[in-house]
Amino acid sequence: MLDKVLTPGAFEARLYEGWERAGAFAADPDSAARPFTIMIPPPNVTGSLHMGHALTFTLQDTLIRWRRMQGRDALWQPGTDHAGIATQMVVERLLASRGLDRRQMGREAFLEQVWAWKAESGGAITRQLRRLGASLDWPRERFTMDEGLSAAVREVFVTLHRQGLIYRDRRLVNWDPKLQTAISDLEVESREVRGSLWHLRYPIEGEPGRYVVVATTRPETMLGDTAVAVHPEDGRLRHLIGRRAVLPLVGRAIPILADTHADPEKGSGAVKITPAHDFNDFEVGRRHGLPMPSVLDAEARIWLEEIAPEMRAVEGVADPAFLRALAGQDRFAARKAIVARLEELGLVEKVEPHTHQVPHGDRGGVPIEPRLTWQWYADAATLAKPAIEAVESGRTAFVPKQWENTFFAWMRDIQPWCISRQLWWGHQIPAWYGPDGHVFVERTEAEAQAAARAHYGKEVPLRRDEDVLDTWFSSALWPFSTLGWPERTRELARYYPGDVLVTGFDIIFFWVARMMMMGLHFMGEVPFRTVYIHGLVRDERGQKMSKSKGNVMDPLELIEAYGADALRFTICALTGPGRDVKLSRKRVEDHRAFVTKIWNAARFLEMNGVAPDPAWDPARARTPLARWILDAANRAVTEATAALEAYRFDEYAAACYRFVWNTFCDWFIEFAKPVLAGPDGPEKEEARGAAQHVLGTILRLLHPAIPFVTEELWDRFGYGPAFSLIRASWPGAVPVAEAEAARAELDWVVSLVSEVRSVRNEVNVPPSVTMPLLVKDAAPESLARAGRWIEAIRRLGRISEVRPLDGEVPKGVAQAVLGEATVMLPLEGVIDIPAERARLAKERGRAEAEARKIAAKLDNADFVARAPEEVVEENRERLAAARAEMARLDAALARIGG
RNA sequence: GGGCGCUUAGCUCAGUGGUAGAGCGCCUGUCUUACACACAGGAUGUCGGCGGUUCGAAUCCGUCAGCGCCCA
Repeated sequence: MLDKVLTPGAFEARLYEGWERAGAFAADPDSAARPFTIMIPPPNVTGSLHMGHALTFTLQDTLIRWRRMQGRDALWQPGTDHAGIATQMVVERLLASRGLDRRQMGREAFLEQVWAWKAESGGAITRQLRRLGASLDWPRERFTMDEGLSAAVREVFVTLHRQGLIYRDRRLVNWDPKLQTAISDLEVESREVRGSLWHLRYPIEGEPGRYVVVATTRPETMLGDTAVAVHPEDGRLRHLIGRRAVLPLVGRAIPILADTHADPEKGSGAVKITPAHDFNDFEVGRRHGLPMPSVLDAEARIWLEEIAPEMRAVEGVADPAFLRALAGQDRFAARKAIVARLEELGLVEKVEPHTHQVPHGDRGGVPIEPRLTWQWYADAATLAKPAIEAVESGRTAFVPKQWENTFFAWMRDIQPWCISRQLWWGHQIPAWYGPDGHVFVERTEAEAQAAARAHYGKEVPLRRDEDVLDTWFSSALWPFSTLGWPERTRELARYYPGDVLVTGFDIIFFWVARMMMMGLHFMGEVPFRTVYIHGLVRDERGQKMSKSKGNVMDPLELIEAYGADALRFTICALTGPGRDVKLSRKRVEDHRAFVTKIWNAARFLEMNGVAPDPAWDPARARTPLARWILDAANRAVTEATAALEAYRFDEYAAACYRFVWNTFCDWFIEFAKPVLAGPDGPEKEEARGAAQHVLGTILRLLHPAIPFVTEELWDRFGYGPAFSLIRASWPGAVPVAEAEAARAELDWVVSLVSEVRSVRNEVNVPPSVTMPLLVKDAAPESLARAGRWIEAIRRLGRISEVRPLDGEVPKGVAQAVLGEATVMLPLEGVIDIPAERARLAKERGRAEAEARKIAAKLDNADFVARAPEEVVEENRERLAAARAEMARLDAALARIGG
């Protein structure tokens, strides 16, 4: 017997282990079945399961379980990425707590520590994914730092380098002074910062007392200014072009030049140009061939080496001693000191409060510093072209389609991708430098040595590039590197390209775009056919969840409290197209009720001897009840399947919900109760047969969304061996004889019961009171139906008997119109006649309004002439029905003296 | 500033040319032996404003307003 109370915790772990042990999640490269592949967006190895993971992995698992049940050879490829910066930070913090520092211990020892950490703590998220029910093919789990994936990285790097698509360059990068590494444009986020706009006076050379005023939000970078720019058409300042300004504090003379970068509308119209510390200024510097001295070091402290030769004392303007005292100071301390000094010198014209966007590193959280360094770049613009074309031609399609615009916008304006990072944890760049700095890019050190020997004509010592690659570089290879590339494995041949990639829109640039580029370049084919983009998880007020806001929800805690199925079903039900998912505890609680409902319905059927019977043939069902529920199940199956095909998880959930709750539980089980409680016989057998058949359909239909409780019921009922639902076949429509007639019959009974209940409630008849139901003007078929369903009508309508009314209408009846008939509840002495009259009048008003609306439509000659014939006909029928109802309600009113 | 999206019942959202819907919440009643995480019934909408197209607009077009996100 099923327990009275559903306790998901009692079976979730057991079922998952059973599936996993049985190999139920495994893809089978030897299978004749068509593959269906989803590559997991590899979660960060340092991560633990958060609500965003719960969302994306629930959707992926729903898809993979559904396709697996459809008989596809499903591969859901698991794994994690090595998260260069994040992991290095975690381990460094850990070491710091033990008083250790990576620089002291050296690279090799540090990497040993990272691997040790990974072995111990790196698997947290994969364990948590199991709690969610994610049916990943675990034996195929990969890690981006695995030897095979690392070989793929080296292969790609070397190949792209030979093709000229990877190169070294010295340009401005986004430098994170806290983490002391370059980061890509995408790892920078703008944050609004309230700061100041300082208007500084730069003396004009040779004209004491005259200044050009420049406005800046970053006065500390002025030490590296190499020009002042004014707009060539700025009438106020044009006369200064060609003159020179004396750079305050430094004393160097810098040119005042014409460049359209200066905006006459902004500030004073003149801008200082600091090419080594600002992206726009860098471009100006390039255009005008300006020197580009850096004045900040890797930690963003004042650094004078590159400007030292040009520092000179200028009375009242510049003082090398002050600068030397500044050396080594942090950029923010230096800003204060510099502003204070300039104020002393009278070189600050004014200071305005100023709110502006400041780029911050998304990991380190500090303002990034544009810094002039040598880095490795990938020629993203060239790699992007085939990717753009693939989406344009539809070889890869985004769902919802509007995200293609986002993809195009970014890809068409893509910048060189800085792929080197000044970290230790990651794929070390396979580049070696000779004594003269000549670079050899090879797969191995031995090959580099050989190349160097060929180049120099002798053995020379080589120094390997210390930097590692951006984590996303290896992630970009994920769809094929996990399948064994560069080896030509059978997995690669079979599972590439994947079918669908599921991810959030925030990952389109980081990952989707880069997988497209690399996949097309190295495999000659897109990595996936469909990109399904879902929204973000937010709290009930629509706020992004974040630790600082304190509004995070822990999926594991929710699973603990409500079961994984409840959480998963909630997520499916709330995932509409292109919408964020607003989640709250209450929502999960609400959807848990549905899971419980299934449990309870199954429990009832079990109590009534319903058991699986594979021999039971729905095509041979004879009773209207069986035919009707089978037919309704067919429609639910069709709707649910169509919804999944369209990635409409909300519609899939709703179709299942409606069928299970509002049809199967509310009506079928209720109708079946008298039969099941009655004598044994063919009718009872068929009720049981239909019940077991449809319950089996329900379990299969819902398994992708709520795998645990469905599998538990499947196993407990014995629909198959233990743990077999996961591999059971997806339901299809079954043949049902005379479904139309069954539907008409049951719909009529449902209407009758509903009308009776409605009337009873409205005139406040307590449920404990039963009474006969009188039927007036009923067609013979209606009376026959009432006879056939008398038990259900008695039970559900609290009716003692159904009797045709022939003769006088008794006094004090409550009435309702049902098709051609009028049904009456004799309530003399109980009923409040004026209230009943009001009720009938209201019904009549409703029918009249309806009739008037339709009549107006039909009176419109244009409508009748231009609307499709079936629409016109439908409206005529509706009008007739509404008028007939009015007439019957009028008669009912007349009967009670209205 | 550029782009995208959203605005439908108290709340969260479906609905893309032909009868305005669901869940939750609310109100009334009920331990009707599967289920109170339940059952039965009920109330609730100028579909953001304005204009246009159309026989017909929540739906298509334009415009305005508000909100959100992305990019600069």
